[in-house]
Amino acid sequence: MPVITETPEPLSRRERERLQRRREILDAARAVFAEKGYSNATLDEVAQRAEYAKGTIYNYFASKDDLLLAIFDDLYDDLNAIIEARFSPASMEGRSLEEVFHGFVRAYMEHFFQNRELFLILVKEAYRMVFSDDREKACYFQQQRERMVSAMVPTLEHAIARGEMKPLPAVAVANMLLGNVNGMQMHIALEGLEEAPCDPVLHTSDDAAAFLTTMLCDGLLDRS
Amino acid sequence: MPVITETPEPLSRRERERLQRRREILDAARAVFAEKGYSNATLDEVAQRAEYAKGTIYNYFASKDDLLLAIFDDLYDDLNAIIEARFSPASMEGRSLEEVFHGFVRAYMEHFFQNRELFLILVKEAYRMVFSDDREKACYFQQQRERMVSAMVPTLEHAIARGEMKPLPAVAVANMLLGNVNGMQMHIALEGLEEAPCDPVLHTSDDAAAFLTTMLCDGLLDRS
DNA sequence: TCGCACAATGACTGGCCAGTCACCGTATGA
DNA sequence: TCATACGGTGACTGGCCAGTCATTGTGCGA
Repeated sequence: MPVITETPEPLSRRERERLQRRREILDAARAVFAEKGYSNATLDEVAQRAEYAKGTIYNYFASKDDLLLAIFDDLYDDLNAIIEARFSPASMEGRSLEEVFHGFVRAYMEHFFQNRELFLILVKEAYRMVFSDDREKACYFQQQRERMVSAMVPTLEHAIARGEMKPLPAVAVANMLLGNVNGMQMHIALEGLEEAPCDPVLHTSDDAAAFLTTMLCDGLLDRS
Repeated sequence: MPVITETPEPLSRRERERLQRRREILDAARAVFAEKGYSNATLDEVAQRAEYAKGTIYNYFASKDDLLLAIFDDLYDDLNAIIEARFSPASMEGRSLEEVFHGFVRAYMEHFFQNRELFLILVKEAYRMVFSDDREKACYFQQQRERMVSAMVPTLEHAIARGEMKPLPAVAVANMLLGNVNGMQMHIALEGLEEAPCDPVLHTSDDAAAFLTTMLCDGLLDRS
């Protein structure tokens, strides 16, 4: 159930070419941002890599931040695909909540390992924009998170109804789950700045998934 | 057990006055930063509020970022005091791990509610600096976190030894605990940007502590 | 009384780069 | 063949403010 469906009428050559050029700029920007970081990257360099001039970028994106948000759109689409694949009613059939969590964390972490630089830029710039004075940009991230949470909530509520999960507020649980995965990513990303005490639990998507799943499902206390 | 003990020799009048002036600037900076946000605040304004001129600030702090880090020093001292009060061997006597968690989360959230603006600046600027090219500033936050984690780990390991906690890696658990409290703060801080779906579980330090404690100690699954 | 060290001052500079816009080239279609 | 629109171009500008430094003031000890 994608939020916006492709318009069915075929696009004119003009429109196709326009989208193509937009995509070229987007790809160049992603590469440059990932390489230098967002704030260190200049639009001149993005333009150069895309083989256009700086002014051209402004025919396709309203501002540097806008360009960044367009990149984030793609990233968030991927993440939502992961969530929807794991939490849709269909894929819940015959799977325990534990299995769903495990699969989700694994896939999410996998994606993180494959797009590290971009994830780190996402985190850094998200915090910048969320606390900026620009209400609209701040809301963008709120809405993206809302979208993820909404995709998880029905499944969690269903698990509660079946008696599989404790009757906790599903929205809070979804947020916590996302928060824990993100927290883990940060933890991994930041290792190596110091002498790296390096707890080896977390260095593959499998390990991360196992740790989080155990912890979230059964808790820390030893009730045996 | 504070990390640095006060030097025992009494300070000369000069030194006392110097510290006093430094403190005045620090307080003015905290007020201005909290009010306008760090990046919107100018040193001219800080100086004005402290009733000095801009140049004077540079007699006490090497840069704007340095000034901010000095403010964070105080904040982190508070947080460490909270952690040490709850996780010290002495205060563990006769308390279950559950009680320790609960007390910790409650106190930590309390402090957050009383210093919201500063916490938000901390989060935003920490992410900025951690991902900046300045290795030294990045490490500052690593070390502060390391300090907090280190204060918690012995208690967690003790709980494992007593069979109260599952034998999970203590460092990862400590990080997770901190991550969850921070995640909750973010969640609270960001409500109200949109129409606010507003799950009411999290709006007092008591609720937050209860939710997190249940969840972390016993997990999500209903094994009854 | 002098001189030195310490401290305050605030006008000024330097560097940065996002965003602009007047101009040019090219394709389309009348 | 000309007219129009669409798109590309890149030199330029405007605004910003952290950080500097030459100058002035002050208090203390000799």
